[in-house]
Amino acid sequence: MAKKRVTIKDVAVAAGVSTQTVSRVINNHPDVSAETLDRVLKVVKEIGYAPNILARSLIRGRSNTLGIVAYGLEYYGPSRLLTGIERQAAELGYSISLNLMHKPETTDVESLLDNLQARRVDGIIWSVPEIGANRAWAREAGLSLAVPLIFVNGDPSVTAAELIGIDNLSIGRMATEHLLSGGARRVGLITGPGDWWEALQREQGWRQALLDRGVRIDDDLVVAGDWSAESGERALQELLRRNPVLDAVFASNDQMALGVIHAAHRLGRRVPDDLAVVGADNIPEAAHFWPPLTSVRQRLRDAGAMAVRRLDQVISGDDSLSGSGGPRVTLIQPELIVRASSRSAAVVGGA
Amino acid sequence: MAKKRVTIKDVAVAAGVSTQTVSRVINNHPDVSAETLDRVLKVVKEIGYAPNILARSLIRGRSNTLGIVAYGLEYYGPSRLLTGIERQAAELGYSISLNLMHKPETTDVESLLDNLQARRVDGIIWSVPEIGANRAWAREAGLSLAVPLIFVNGDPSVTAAELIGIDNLSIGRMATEHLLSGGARRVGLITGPGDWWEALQREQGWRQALLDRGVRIDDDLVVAGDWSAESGERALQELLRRNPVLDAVFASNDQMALGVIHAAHRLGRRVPDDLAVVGADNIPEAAHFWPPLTSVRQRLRDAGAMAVRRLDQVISGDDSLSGSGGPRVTLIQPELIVRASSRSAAVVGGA
DNA sequence: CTGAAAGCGCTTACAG
DNA sequence: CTGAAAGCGCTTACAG
Repeated sequence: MAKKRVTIKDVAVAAGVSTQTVSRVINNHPDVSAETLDRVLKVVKEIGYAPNILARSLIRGRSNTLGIVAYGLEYYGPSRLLTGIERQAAELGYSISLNLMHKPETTDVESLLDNLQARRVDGIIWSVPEIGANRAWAREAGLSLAVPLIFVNGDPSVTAAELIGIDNLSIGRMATEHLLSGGARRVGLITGPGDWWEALQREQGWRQALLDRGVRIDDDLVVAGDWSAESGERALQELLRRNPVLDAVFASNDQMALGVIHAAHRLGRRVPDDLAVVGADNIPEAAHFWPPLTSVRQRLRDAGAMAVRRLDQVISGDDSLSGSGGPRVTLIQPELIVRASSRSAAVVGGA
Repeated sequence: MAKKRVTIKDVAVAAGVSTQTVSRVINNHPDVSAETLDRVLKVVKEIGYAPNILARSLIRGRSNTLGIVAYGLEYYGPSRLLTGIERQAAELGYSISLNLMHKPETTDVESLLDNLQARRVDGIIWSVPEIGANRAWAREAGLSLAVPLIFVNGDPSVTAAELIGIDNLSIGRMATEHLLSGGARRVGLITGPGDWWEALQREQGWRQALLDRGVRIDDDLVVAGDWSAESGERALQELLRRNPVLDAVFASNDQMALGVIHAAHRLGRRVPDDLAVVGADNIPEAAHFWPPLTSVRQRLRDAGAMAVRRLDQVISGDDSLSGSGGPRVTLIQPELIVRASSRSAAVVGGA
């Protein structure tokens, strides 16, 4: 199987030209006579020559590869994000070097960054969720990378590099406002794990929505989950124990919302009549829960694609990552998708 | 930001040794004196040298990169698979070049394979689902790749390369046997799209289970879905129209099973008392559907990890892909997870 | 234990 | 329009 590799030299000899001319042909340089072109192309085809990209990259100082650092592909969000990244990257001629973190809280990322740079990626997209101080490395003494880097999601106020993300605060606010304007009086919150930036932002949105309406914020209304459906079940039980008159819940993701619905069934509470429920992420299954789940949609594929385009601009020198006034921040607005889990029975019916 | 790269030469000059000695140090070769080692290491640290992997790969003829071709990361199965692949690859010192297909039915994969080979990946894992003739390229005149390739899932009987997969026939059989032994008399089948190998195998399993029990196989019991929950809803309606006495359904994945449950609710059929339901894949949400869904679990992360280990063996020359008697095939057995959607009400309660 | 030389497979100026 | 020369940043034998 592993036959000896065909090189540019083999082509040159077979075609009776210099390697230089072969190089011109395979790189579509203009100054080649028609007959030479044909001859070289024919030989390339015949002996099955494919240029060694490694050698090319070495010389050009550019690998046309993007390093992607991610976490949690088994979740809906991260995989959508990655899909968007890959697709846009392929379109722009980049290949993707995928690096998954196993423990996203890790603050020690030096060897990973070294590795990425050793492989000479042209740019890095960091889409590991911001958890606790797991981006401290980027803030300490600034980023001293030889390679441009973009963060996807996370705290824009203290970021050391450009950031593209979803407006997570809006997610919490839109969900809560919707519940309040539907007549809910006591809206419980099930947050994600306390040190996740996205969880904190969604909670902040919940608070703002209550504040705007002049509703008193009661910490008894907040229970932390861990994003899983199971934690959603437990959280609802806890919320009901503390607040027997609870009439609505915003769960910070759809899995936890599913757990809430499940627990509500078991406890004999009707959704939405006794308890209105809203989730976040708008996973495809959400429309088919019983009842169908109201959720907030994030345009994650778009976010991924945008990150790649920006990185490409910087790599190509069309733009610099740090303009005046600190790193650039782009936030994408989410969108509320209303379904039966938050509508009174009279209105139920549509998708 | 993009400062001039530090090279091995810079280190050599600063440390007062030859580049050769520096090379020995960074590659952990034994024959270096303790003091030289220290001095070089110190310089490396000081000037922040990181070897250019591209140059190393060029010489060694090995990139330590695996090309992964996949499809459908937004689905549970493919993302689990990829997670398993990445993790095992990282452990073995490989980096991952991720290539996503947008249209999995595509039969023209030549440019993709050329590209992978041009980038000098050491091996390829092909985990695009087998659909129709989308692997014909591998069978025509055998595989003429300069790089070892392993398929994940697909038809093992005609494969042109080693294959590691889940026994999809067993999935269909286990699900159906379970329904029959629970007392079901008419077990409907909702298949995946007709040209997907996995869908065909699961259907085959359903047929075998019925045959084994001596139950007549009626084509009115089969409706095709497209893996989505929505198609599951439609399929159940169609099944009930054709078979008013239907008392069980095997849906070929959990999303479609979710649609079935949803439709059953709307039609006033109780699950499992009027209609027992089994899905496949065992997505995390399955345990929290209402009622919790019986499903068949596939060890996809394990399958991914196995594929990487095998590829590594071949790359390292520990083994060859084609032994005597054609390509090697490894099938992993699935596992039935019983929950309330297929148990009579009296037994409901557990997991 | 260490270094001078050659070369991996290409591309980039530089001549002509 | 084409080729001889140099070099990208390393590692691999080969001497000593």
